[in-house]
Amino acid sequence: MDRELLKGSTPLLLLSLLCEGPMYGYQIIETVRQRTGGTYTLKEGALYPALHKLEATEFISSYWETQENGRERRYYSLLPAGEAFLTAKKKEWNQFVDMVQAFVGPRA
Amino acid sequence: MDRELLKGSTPLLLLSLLCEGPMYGYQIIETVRQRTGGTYTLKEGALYPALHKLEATEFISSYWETQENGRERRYYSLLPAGEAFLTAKKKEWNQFVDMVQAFVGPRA
DNA sequence: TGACGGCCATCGTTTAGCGAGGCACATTGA
DNA sequence: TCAATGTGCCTCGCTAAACGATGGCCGTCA
Repeated sequence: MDRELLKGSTPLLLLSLLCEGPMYGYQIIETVRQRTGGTYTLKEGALYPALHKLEATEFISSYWETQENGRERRYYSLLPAGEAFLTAKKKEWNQFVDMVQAFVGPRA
Repeated sequence: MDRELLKGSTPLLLLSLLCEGPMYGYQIIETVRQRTGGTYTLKEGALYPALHKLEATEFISSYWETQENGRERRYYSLLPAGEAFLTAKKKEWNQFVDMVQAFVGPRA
């Protein structure tokens, strides 16, 4: 998968995932890998900065949770503002796809 | 339109357009603006470097043509290698859309 | 003659993702 | 017992695309 195409789609992906419930970083990476059958591996260097930015803009929030074995995980969850933002992003995404499709032509 | 989403889609757009026949820069910009109803204005700072790169990799070629009024235009046309590349890019594009769609969910 | 539009192009900045690396701790198994 | 592997967080320097600004040239038309 061309890395350039992916640019800008990360927030949309993250917000969409978190819309299903709180998740932690490592889990997000694994989920993406599994759901795409390994086609797309979200990189840590892309994930964490994106997550932190989303948190800084208050679209998501985070909390630490201690597992039974004593280790910690940082969970992220969608905030109401993030939900609204996701809705807008989805709309934008659809417009974008339509736009490109208009030039590329319908799917073979 | 979020500029980040656009990243990486420019070569696909250009190749698709040139697949319809040779075009010159200014014409490409106008065509995109018109077809998208003004939603998307391809910027010169994005277009020309992209065109030059495509030419450097021999996916397209260019030639100058003199108009009746004596002025010149630089036309770009798709080469066979570019056609093959376009086919691959289209496939990649479809995969990309499917991938995102899988997370975002079907269109509302 | 001067404004506008067609037409080419480059340059510095911003920004996202990448690859590599680092740190910490639990589990597993030779 | 100790090394390897896996879980889990993170940052840093680099690359590369798009942006906005700018610049130049020349025809046309008021």
